[in-house]
Amino acid sequence: MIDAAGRLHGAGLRVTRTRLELLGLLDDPGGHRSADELVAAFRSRGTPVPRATVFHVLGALERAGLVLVADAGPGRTLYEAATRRHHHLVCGTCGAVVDVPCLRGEKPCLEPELPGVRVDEAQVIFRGLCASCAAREDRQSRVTTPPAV
Amino acid sequence: MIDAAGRLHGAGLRVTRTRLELLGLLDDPGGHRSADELVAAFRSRGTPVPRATVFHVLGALERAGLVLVADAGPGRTLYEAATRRHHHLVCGTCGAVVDVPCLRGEKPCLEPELPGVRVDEAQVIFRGLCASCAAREDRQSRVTTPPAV
DNA sequence: GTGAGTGCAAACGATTTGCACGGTG
DNA sequence: CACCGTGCAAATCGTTTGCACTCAC
Repeated sequence: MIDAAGRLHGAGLRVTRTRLELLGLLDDPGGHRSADELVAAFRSRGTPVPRATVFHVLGALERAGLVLVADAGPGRTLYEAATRRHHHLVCGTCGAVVDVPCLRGEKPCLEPELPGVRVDEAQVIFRGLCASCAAREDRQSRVTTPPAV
Repeated sequence: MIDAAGRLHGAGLRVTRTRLELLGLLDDPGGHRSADELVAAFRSRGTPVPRATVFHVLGALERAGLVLVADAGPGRTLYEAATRRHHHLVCGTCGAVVDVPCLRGEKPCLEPELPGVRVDEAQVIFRGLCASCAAREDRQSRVTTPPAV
């Protein structure tokens, strides 16, 4: 992966501390962050950045195609580096958002059976249970109630 | 389809004018409506209903499983009758939201290649062009510029 | 008659906007 | 040194909440 400064430069954007750090945060494992998490991350690094600025920067980076906005439900807007094509699973128990690799390369479930429309992109939100919650629930259901219909 | 009053009754909810009309609106062709459209529709029918009440009612109907909430992006929360399982295509040109029948029955793209997780549901947002915008663009690109990369 | 449903007003959180200052190119 | 990017303050949007009134049951 090309480094953050290079990506900014390549997009014709000025290279600034705020943008570099933000891209760095989004490159980190986990990948997606909410605006809140980004604000918190900046603060805990000792370089606080006001909310509005985070949105300013995210907006600029999104317009430049360096950042993707993923909508995982109300109050769950996620921002992530535009590097990997994937989807999200939202855990109904713990609320965690897990990256889900895209099954069919770039275009999952593409080509809906609709004549005439053009599909450029598909964004999938899976609702269910993350691995740890699924395991916990599985364990419990075995000793308590049989699986419901 | 069972009528609105019956659905309310079946869900153990009281049958009121507001709920009947709201269900009626969501049953109409097109199916999905934004909160704004619902408020406008009530007003244009001569029976205005305050915003907050629309949300009250939508909340109750959603909890009862009579209404589904579909998130087609920021500022595009849609409400629809919980009758048909389908997805949505958001037209990038005119902003229209088109229902997309689910290709593989109830569960499109299910079973992501992640060990351990459990998937209950998948919601797909297609981004692209609706039929009329796609046709228009197709026509234009033929006489003006060749398709861009 | 009683509790669920409605309507109003006001709060709320996330995001956006406008403008003055400072730093990048 | 010109302009883009940042930071602050305040506005805005969609949605939620609390409470008094009313109507379905």
